[in-house]
Amino acid sequence: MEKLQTSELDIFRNFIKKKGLRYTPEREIILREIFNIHDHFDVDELYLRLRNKGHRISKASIYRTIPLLIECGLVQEVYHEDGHMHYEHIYGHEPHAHFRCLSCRRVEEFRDERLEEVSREYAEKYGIEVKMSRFEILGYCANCKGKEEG
Amino acid sequence: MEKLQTSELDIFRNFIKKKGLRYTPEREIILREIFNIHDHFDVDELYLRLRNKGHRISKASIYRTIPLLIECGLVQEVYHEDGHMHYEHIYGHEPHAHFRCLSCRRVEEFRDERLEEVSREYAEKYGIEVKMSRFEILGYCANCKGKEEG
DNA sequence: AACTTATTGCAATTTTTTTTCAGTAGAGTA
DNA sequence: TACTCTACTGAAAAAAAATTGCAATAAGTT
Repeated sequence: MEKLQTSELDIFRNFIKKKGLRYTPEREIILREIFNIHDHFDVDELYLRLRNKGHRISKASIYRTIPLLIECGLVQEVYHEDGHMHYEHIYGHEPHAHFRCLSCRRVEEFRDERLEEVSREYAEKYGIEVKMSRFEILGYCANCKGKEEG
Repeated sequence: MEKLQTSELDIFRNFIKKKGLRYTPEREIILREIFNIHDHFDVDELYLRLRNKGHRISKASIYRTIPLLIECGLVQEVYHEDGHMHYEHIYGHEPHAHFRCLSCRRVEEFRDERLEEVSREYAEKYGIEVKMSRFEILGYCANCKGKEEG
């Protein structure tokens, strides 16, 4: 018996259907592109990437699609910086936390099971249904540490 | 020998001096008001509260002051919601995490030492200087859980 | 008191996100 | 396949959030 593979496209399509919405080419293209970006992204970057590939998808559509992708758990907000939100796709990735250097702005990911423990236990204790959790460390990386932040 | 008490005002004044900036009435009023708010706040709310107390401090000044308060560790960004940032004062408070209900928008604080452990260990391992860390759980509270998010 | 220069409020600007609207096109039904 | 209903789209306008320019003011030092 073969293992059925559920792709992010399937998940999104099912979600869209279940909500009585329409699975459009634009939405699929946006999703595909997001899963091509193996890094954090913002709306502008996504828009430009689509544009460079010849897609004429408006920013409005991007702004309208992202909340759907977040709702079905394929994408999450990572941090707010420079006045706008940064995202990442998460399907197929282990949960992870972020360290962000306030000086060079580098972002590192790391994993620690205790974080999931904390949220699992909190959820159990208070009867919460966890949609997602996020842990972020802000500071100065080894390189920038001495240099008085800049 | 008496224990010297350092207030948030002292901290801010020292920080301002050390940076060669000026300790102005506006900055002090903003700081005092922030420490009167025992909850999360956003720029607009702070502005309105000051206004209601007869202070004519501009939003520009608030926007210019908050980064200073963050830099000296008196204030932190808590979460970004409804298109803008929400803050809280932190001096004199134990570090804590947040749970945010995606339906009723209630925010609860909780404490878990493992979170500090995680960031302390990460910092040690990679030679990072931690400025702050933040843990947030998003989901549906016990009340909202059944009701299909709204 | 004089001086230097950071800070202020206001208004204008910039940036990000949301909304409006008219035309288009999914997707179900006849 | 044609028909119908209504969600979706891009473009532009609007709204909201945050930043900046500027002239007047005032902090803090000499």
